[in-house]
Amino acid sequence: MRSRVTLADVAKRAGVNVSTVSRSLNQETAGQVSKATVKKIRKIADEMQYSPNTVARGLRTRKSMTIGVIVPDLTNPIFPPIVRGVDSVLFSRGYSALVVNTDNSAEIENALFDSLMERQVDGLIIATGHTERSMIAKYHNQGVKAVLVNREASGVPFPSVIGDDAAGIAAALEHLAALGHKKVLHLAGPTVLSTASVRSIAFTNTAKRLGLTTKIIKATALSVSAGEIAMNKFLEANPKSVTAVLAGNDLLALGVFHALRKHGLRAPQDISVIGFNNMPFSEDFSPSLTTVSAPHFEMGVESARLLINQIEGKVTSPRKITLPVTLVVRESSGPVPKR
Amino acid sequence: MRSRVTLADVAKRAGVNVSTVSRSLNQETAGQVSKATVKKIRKIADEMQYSPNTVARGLRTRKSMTIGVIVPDLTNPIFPPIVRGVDSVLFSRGYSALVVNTDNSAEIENALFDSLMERQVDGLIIATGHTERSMIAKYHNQGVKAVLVNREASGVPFPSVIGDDAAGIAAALEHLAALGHKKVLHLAGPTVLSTASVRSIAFTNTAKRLGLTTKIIKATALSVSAGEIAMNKFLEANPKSVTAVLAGNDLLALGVFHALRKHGLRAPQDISVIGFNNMPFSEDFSPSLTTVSAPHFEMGVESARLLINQIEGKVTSPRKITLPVTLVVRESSGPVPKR
DNA sequence: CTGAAAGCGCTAACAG
DNA sequence: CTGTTAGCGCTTTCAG
Repeated sequence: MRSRVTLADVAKRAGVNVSTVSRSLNQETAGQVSKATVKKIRKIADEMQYSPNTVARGLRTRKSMTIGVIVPDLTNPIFPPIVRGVDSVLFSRGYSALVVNTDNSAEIENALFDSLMERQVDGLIIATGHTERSMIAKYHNQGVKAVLVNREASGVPFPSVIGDDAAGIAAALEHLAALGHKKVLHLAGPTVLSTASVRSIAFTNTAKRLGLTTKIIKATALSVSAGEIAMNKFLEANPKSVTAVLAGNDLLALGVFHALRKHGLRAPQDISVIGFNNMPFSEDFSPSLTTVSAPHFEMGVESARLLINQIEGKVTSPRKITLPVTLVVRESSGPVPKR
Repeated sequence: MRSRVTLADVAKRAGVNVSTVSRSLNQETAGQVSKATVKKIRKIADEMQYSPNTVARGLRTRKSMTIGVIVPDLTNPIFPPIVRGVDSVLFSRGYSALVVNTDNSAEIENALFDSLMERQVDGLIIATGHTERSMIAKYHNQGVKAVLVNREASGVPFPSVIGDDAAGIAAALEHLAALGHKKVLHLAGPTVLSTASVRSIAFTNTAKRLGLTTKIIKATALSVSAGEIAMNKFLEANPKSVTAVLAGNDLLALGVFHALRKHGLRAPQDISVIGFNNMPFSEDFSPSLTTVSAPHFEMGVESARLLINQIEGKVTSPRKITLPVTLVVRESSGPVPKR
């Protein structure tokens, strides 16, 4: 803890009361002080290298200027862009972010929530799809301001920012249909994750509309290894029963690649593969991955804006922001194989 | 800001003084209170859902229990593991991390440093190689506790945690030499970055020891695009003058892949490529990348330990921790092409 | 326009 | 073992 020089030090040197220094240094209250003294005090404060103590100010104003950002796992590559988007607006408004990882554990999430509250965060940005109703209720009961990002939030008392998953899934399936695919597998994430269930439902609806024959399998997590395990099992049980697979996200799609390789199959020659998120480096995979690009940075930006508006009592913001997604066609999807 | 129920509330309800409540609730001071009252007070505090206000405590104790973590860019995939390593030990010791991104700008780093100081962080973990001497001096002059991670720190007044870059480079070059390569290119990062210059020096030394003919070119940043640009330029000027390239990190190696593709060359058939870091998904690139694996999570762990020891005045920790690295051989490196 | 005083919630002497 | 007192550094009435 630094804070070598305090308001009192500056006040003494300037021969005025601390309150005058406080008023002079704060933008909003500087008008209450004569221009001359403001100028003089600012000069002295500069010379003394005064820098305010945010902690002390927060105690008094009941605003920590700190936001809690709850993510499942920062090493999942979709979260760094979200966090940076959040950060970019927070920083410009004078806030800082306390980023915590839940590893999809409700227990950990609870502990982290308590820790963030003890630190008096002014609000929460919640990027954990796993969050259960009960936890959301807990947040709300404590009067916390929060915004949900990258998770569906119907019937929940917080605004949310999401990508248009349904449109993304539709675009992916239409792309496959246009390539001649009739039998498509959906490798879904665990349904406790809201994005997984939204995408799964969209898959079923769109496939029906397009007249596709479908199979759905579930991975136990949104990870490469879970995707690989699920796809291996599928390939052993149902070889060659589909010509394309739409994965719930890019990590699962990568797991599919691994499973295909293990079974001597190639994408797209044997099976087309499509992911979701357009995570960093998905263009460098082997083959490069066709996927649905979601605007993660912008999602972070919008969620932070929503939260700050809420905190600072600005005009009522929208309850839900849906950002457009786009299909990025690369090597992993191709025409249905001729047999 | 929550903090619905305060120490005073609990004290009133328990019919004791706030200080007794404070002592009872704090592990270290609970011994000063009779077991009976401790038990009673804890029960009441529980019932009232008391939760301490870290901000108020920090003001009094001059410890914010908050650490600033300064990284260049969280979307560079080596940093999330470091941050999670840091976080894992911080959290278990009751600290939280304020993570900030400098985007390699000294100006931004300065502003962020001030912001962190105003927030009264108890210490800093600095992962920005770019940090200039002057900034380090500034940190030190302000009496800040800090640890440097993933950057060389000779002649600097802070402990540091690094990977054994020299050994990694040596292992990579020995691997290439064993495959028959005689002419090797080093695609270095900008020398203002300490890791880049360390690796560059190690490259020169080891190559000399192994009797290799070398060329060195520099990328303007440790990024895919900078690597691609530099490698394109090299290939246009000196086609087929080397049979292998050792990149300063995996992102540069990826840039090399792009440049090779553009010039109709393949790795490893035409040129072998080796990266550094073993960043996530480097095994899924096309081809999978031979690279030096650095223990980023552990580096985060060790740096956090060092910092906390420093803060809590524990036994004098080592000034420098060097963690071992290992060469991971994958598809991108192979025998020297026969012509 | 400026000063005095109070107090945010907590811990740490100092007494008893 | 417990209560009293005094602030940490800051903002905000309330006077004047």
